[in-house]
Amino acid sequence: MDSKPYHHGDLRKALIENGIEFINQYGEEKLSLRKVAERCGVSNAAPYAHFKDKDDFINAMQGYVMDSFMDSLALCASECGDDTQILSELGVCYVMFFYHNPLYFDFLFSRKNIRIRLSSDNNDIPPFELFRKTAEKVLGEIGISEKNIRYKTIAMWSLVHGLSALSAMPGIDINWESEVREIINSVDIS
Amino acid sequence: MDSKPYHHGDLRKALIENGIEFINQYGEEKLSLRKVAERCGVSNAAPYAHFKDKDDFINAMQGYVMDSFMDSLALCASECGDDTQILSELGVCYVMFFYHNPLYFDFLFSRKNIRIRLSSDNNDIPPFELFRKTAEKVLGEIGISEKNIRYKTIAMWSLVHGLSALSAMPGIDINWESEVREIINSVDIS
DNA sequence: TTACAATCTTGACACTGGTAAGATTGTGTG
DNA sequence: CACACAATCTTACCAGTGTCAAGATTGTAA
Repeated sequence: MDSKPYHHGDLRKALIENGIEFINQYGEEKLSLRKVAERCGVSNAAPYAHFKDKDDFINAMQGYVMDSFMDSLALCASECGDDTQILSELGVCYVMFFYHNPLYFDFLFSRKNIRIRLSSDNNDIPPFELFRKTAEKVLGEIGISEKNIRYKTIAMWSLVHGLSALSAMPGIDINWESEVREIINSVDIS
Repeated sequence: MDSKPYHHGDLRKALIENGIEFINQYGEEKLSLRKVAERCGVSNAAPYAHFKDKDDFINAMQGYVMDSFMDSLALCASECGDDTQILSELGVCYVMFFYHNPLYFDFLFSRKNIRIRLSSDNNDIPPFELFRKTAEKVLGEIGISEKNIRYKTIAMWSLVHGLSALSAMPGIDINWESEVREIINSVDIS
């Protein structure tokens, strides 16, 4: 009989993936290091060999989810050759990601977690960066003034971000699958 | 010497106000019933005479903050006689409330707290209701189709809500005092 | 082979939400 | 006024949590 080995193998990865799975089931506020450790068949203090503290662990999970979000946006951008539609398509992708993963919105953007992320290396939030650069490029091509580009860019991002917040809330009466694109397009961005 | 009386006087109110003050200083995740109780000069279990559990307490605080937010919006609406401007003025008021109280945004709209609120009596979130009704009225007057009113209303709310989320985040490079109105107006809503 | 670093366990500490039992006080009823 | 009762508050306790220290186990490089 092969009893459990003393060393796990890849505990760090297992902790992160189990933690994210847990958050998706019960939400971040129910998560504890001890429960995640138990899920991985490991003791209380084992995670502290891989993470400085709970914030460090959450930061790692957030990076994992953020990468997944960025992959989703990047795939959308690469699949949409038409520059005139890329902004609204990116917006739809942005919103639908959180419609399909409602618990991720708070997890990625709550003030508490954002503070953790910004304290690492770069000083910006990745999806904002991508969205802003794309918007500035597209709007620049149709000859809008620099100041208006700035305002419209922020407005466009606020729109999809706010819509994502809505989509992650219970009790909002919108048919997300069919109406998101029309809502985004109802705003005249150019 | 008047030693502390056994009964506090109005402990419920004191707990709510101290709790909100605490959240404004340190954020919701640092709040504990024990610390708030100590702030009020009262023992561990005293709050349980006024609130069923911690969720009930947070729900009460949230109602208090939500009322303050609604008062702010209502005042704005009453001071703005011009119907053509009321939407953008409401939007500016919406955003600036959270710019001036950054920790309130997560507190009012995080999925966890929203669930608490919806579980009480009515099934809608008050500021959304006010904003939507105003938007529908104003947009209806300028002869927009019913379907487009719906889309533009949702879009307009998403815009200011997303902008509020931005304003509550650190590291966003916007001059909120002077640029919010222009950002909102840069979107052609009519 | 052996020394060292990484990993993991056990055991402890302080803090948290929550409950039970009892002490203190306001309030209405006779 | 006296008495009973309900509301309020305290003390003591429990389980669960984040975190650390000490030591056990294992991979790895010299």
